[in-house]
Amino acid sequence: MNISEFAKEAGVSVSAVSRYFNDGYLAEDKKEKIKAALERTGYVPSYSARTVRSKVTKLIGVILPKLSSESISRVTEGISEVFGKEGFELLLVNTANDYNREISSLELFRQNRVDGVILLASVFTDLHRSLLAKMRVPVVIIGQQLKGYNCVCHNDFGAAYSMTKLMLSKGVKRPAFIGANPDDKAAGEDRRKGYERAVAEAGLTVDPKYCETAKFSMESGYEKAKRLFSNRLKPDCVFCATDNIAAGAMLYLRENGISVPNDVMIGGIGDSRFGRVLYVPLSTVHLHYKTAGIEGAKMLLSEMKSSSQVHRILQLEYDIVERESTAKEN
Amino acid sequence: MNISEFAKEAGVSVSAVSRYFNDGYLAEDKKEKIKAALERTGYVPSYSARTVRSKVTKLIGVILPKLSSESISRVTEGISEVFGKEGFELLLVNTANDYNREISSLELFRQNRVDGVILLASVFTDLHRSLLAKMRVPVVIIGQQLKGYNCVCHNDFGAAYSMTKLMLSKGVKRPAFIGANPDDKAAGEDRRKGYERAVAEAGLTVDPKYCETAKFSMESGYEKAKRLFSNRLKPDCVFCATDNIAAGAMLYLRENGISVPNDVMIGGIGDSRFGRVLYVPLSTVHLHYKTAGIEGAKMLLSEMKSSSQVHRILQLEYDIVERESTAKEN
DNA sequence: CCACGATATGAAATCGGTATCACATACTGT
DNA sequence: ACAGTATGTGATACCGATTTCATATCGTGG
Repeated sequence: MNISEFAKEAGVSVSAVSRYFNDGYLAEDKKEKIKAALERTGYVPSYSARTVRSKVTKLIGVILPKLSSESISRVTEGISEVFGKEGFELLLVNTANDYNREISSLELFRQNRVDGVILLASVFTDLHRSLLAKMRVPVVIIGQQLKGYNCVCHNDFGAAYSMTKLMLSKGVKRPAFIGANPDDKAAGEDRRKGYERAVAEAGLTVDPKYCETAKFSMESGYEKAKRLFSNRLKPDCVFCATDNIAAGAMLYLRENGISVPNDVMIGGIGDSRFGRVLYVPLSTVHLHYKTAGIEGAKMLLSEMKSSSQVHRILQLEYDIVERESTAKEN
Repeated sequence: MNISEFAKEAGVSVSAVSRYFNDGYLAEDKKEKIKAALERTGYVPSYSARTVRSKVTKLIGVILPKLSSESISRVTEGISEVFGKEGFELLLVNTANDYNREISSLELFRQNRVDGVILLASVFTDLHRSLLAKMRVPVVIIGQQLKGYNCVCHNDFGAAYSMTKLMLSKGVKRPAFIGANPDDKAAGEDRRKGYERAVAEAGLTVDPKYCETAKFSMESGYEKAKRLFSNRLKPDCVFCATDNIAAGAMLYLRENGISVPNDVMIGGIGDSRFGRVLYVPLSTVHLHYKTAGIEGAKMLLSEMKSSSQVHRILQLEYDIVERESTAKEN
């Protein structure tokens, strides 16, 4: 059933039906007639037909590198909260860390399918930049910084710096680092730089032998810890770029009878929920993931309304969460 | 730019352009012309316009009670994997455990916005049933069973029964239970029944004083454990309906110097990633969440193609994962 | 040489809505 | 009483694609 059949059934004009669902510039008796016919027939207007004319999709495209990650799903929850209230739905694309899918999703979102895009990218290539430039709807980037776009990001450098400094302040002599993909500016590069700065300020040298690069998983953290501890390096502190990596590292230490924090301190970033209940409760840095989602969504919303050309970068700060994994007294 | 402007620019007819993007019943030279013009202009066809005529949205509606939950995001990952390959995108609705939003999402998906629906419901009301009956596209339910619909679910009863039995086989005398919302047939009712059956079979009685009902969170598990252990009940085993609840319970025991598994055994369900790295590694039951997502997606896909009237229920089995939290010898 | 199916083509109808427009009516304040 | 505004109305053009249909061209077997 389409609008004109329904209008006939309800005994009103097509325009009246359209107005009923939109501005509501309509007499009471017609509203009643339509409401009654609605119950009788179960008619629902077609969304795509509306979109063709009105250009409004009430859809927000969200591009995620992964679904089953605590940090990402917390961001998404924030986004969903804001847009849910505003009557928008989320069109989610999971790129599974595949750049090609990230690109093809951007292509997809150019087909007038969404009113705005939120991108949680891991790495930016030139192809990203050129596609983003072609975008016809507002875009907000969360978790990374990109010039010329609205961004919400974390102080990754500061978080890593502070956590490392905390551990160094307890008399650590041979710090080690398990980082993430260095092409990832935020979680890879910035966190590494924060670590390096703190180490340098403590008068120690950053030895590449004490640095490993892991994937974003517990398993990978386990493997990299094994490498760090399988030779004569004997680190007395491991700073991990994420809590997942830290959990994996801790598992390795536990299995090998290395005591945390007495023999080795461990610190992470992310404040995952499981950190509190780990074998040794994990010292970590709380990043405001959900807030990032909320603020990013609000940014997008305001850009969709005003389409201003001003692009701003919102950097969220962090909170150190100290638990037992760094609790050794100096 | 629309299709006719673009057709003029490319020097071909409107039909030719449409055919280029669809059946491809087109001469080579025209394909070349169009390809060239495409690069020149950056034209992309409007998806909603296409949908009005062709009725195909290439969208799957997915209704979730929560986003930041490990089990749910694993299901979603499975769904996303299958539909990604088939060129579908996911329209995600997060109901945040609010029945009203579950209902309104179903309403939303009636507006010809999706080609199929996957529902991860927690509780079914009559309103659910009547709305589902009005649905004009195929629906698959994951995690629950509902007569007359395609479902993929877990053997919740069996999982709870086996885990409880495992603990009871080690000489437990005063078992306790922290369950989930009893209105939730799968995670609430069935898991409780599994627990009760195992207890009864062991010749013990199920005492309501030893049973608590928690929310799906660590914090709630902590609180309920506190209640169980703050009086003279002295349970020597706690079976928790989810790993999150178990983690919270374990935290309480740890803070109060109660040894796991020597004083109290703990078991959970879900095989969360953090279970391995908990204070005491958690014995749990692996449920095939991702597989559920994959199989549910395949079911929906085949129903979308054939629209058969046969509805089937696929129950996935489980694997016991025994770790230290139940490692006490008899 | 002609009939015939396969391939190819563009004009126009169509999908199901919304936006515009010209016009009707009711309520103000002066 | 009357101008001016706010409210209410239905016919119709329009959005941007797909699909239908009538027709054209080609190779090929009889």
